[in-house]
Amino acid sequence: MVDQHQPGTSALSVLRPFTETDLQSLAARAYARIREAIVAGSLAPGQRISERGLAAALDISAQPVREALRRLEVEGMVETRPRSGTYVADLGRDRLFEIGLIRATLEAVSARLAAERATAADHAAMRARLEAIAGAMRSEDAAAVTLANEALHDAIHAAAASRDVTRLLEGLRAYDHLTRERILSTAEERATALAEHQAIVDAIIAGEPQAAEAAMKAHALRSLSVALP
Amino acid sequence: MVDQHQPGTSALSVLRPFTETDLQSLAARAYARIREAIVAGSLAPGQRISERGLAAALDISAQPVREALRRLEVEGMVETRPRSGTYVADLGRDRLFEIGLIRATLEAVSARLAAERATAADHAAMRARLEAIAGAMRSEDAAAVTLANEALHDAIHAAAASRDVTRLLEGLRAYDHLTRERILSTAEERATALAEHQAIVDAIIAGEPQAAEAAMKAHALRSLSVALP
DNA sequence: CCCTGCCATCTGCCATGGTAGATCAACACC
DNA sequence: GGTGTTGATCTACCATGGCAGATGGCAGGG
Repeated sequence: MVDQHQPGTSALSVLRPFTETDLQSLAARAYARIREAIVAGSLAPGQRISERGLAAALDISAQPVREALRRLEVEGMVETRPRSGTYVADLGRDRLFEIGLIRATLEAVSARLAAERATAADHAAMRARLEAIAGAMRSEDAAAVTLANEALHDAIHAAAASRDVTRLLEGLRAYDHLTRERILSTAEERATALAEHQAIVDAIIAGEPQAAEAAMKAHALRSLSVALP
Repeated sequence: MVDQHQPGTSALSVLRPFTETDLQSLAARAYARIREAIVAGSLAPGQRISERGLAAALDISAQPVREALRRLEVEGMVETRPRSGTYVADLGRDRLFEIGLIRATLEAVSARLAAERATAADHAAMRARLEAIAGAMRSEDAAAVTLANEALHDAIHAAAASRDVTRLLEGLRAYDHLTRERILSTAEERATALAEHQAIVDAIIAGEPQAAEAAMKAHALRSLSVALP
């Protein structure tokens, strides 16, 4: 059964769908804004931030701000001392390195599960992402390569089909932008990463969980050592 | 400079400090209560729960309940469909197995960091926990062995001194009680676990991160396969 | 100088009330 | 019989107001 309401095939496709942020809750949007500010450094580590102050700055009530801060607290980006104040957490090199370690092992689990569960469609998707990376490399566009790499990782997560692994990695994603900047900056590094990605995908498609896990872990750890020398 | 207000040395030590739950926020207590109910099965998977309903049952306002549900949501124990309802997440065998996989890798990271950072005091603490396990085993008390095992793991986490690893493991801790029941039920299993724990601690004290990580991972995975056959 | 109790101020925390969206049943219509 | 409509009801969501605890400065007594 083909979905008759597929966008792009109907005459109603002139109507753009609502953008993501339009129908998100205020709390979710506040979370995103505050997180961006922390990652960008606008809110410095150790700085004291208050619910009411953020609420006034965002021109909303204090309650959704409070929810956003609670979520940021669970993800380790802010700390709250009861009845006292909320402070943005430290994001020093050691902390980022630890998070990188965690991320590496979670990515490895993702690759392992993908090798166990990937369908033919998943295989095709991953191969397409690899092609996209190679194409982006030929165009010498470092940013495009980074985007393509993230797309490949997303495809692997989709193949792993594990809500929990995806959820935890999503919680660590905020920290990525702090480390992924200097990575893939050289052509040599990009070539190495492509080879590693190739090996990972090969292991997944071959259905070898152990190999996929090991390959992904080695890749993530090596990337980490490049990003945070 | 010695702190003159150290409890136990002053005449005021007759006053017991407040218990933990007395000064916890309503949201934190609501979180604990709801989580318990879910783990115990009182709130069945798929069941629809509402903020106001829970608030009425706990005899508090809806707002702290809402915060508790948000936290449970990021931990994957409930799911919220916007403007519609909140539902208890599924906790089937596959889900628990995946979480066990994640837990194993995080514990392995913890052991790795412990091997890199443990101080002499940490070594002493871990040795003491091992002794406690052996003592509990001689008394043939399975519950005591389980408690002692958890104490050892806590000591390893303390030696790892990683706020993020500890934080993530804490988020997974709610699921442990669903799997740790049938584990360690036989004497043979307890003996195997003790030997594995011994190997882990040895590697940590020897300062061998790779070995510690591998030993912990093998231990956690084998325990998982026993708990969820 | 050091310490202690006091007080103004700020902060997180919670209760209350109200609103828009989702859901579903009943119903009218073709 | 399927289709669209309506309306009642439930839900998550948010704004407002107020409160207890934490904080830091200050005055007064050692």
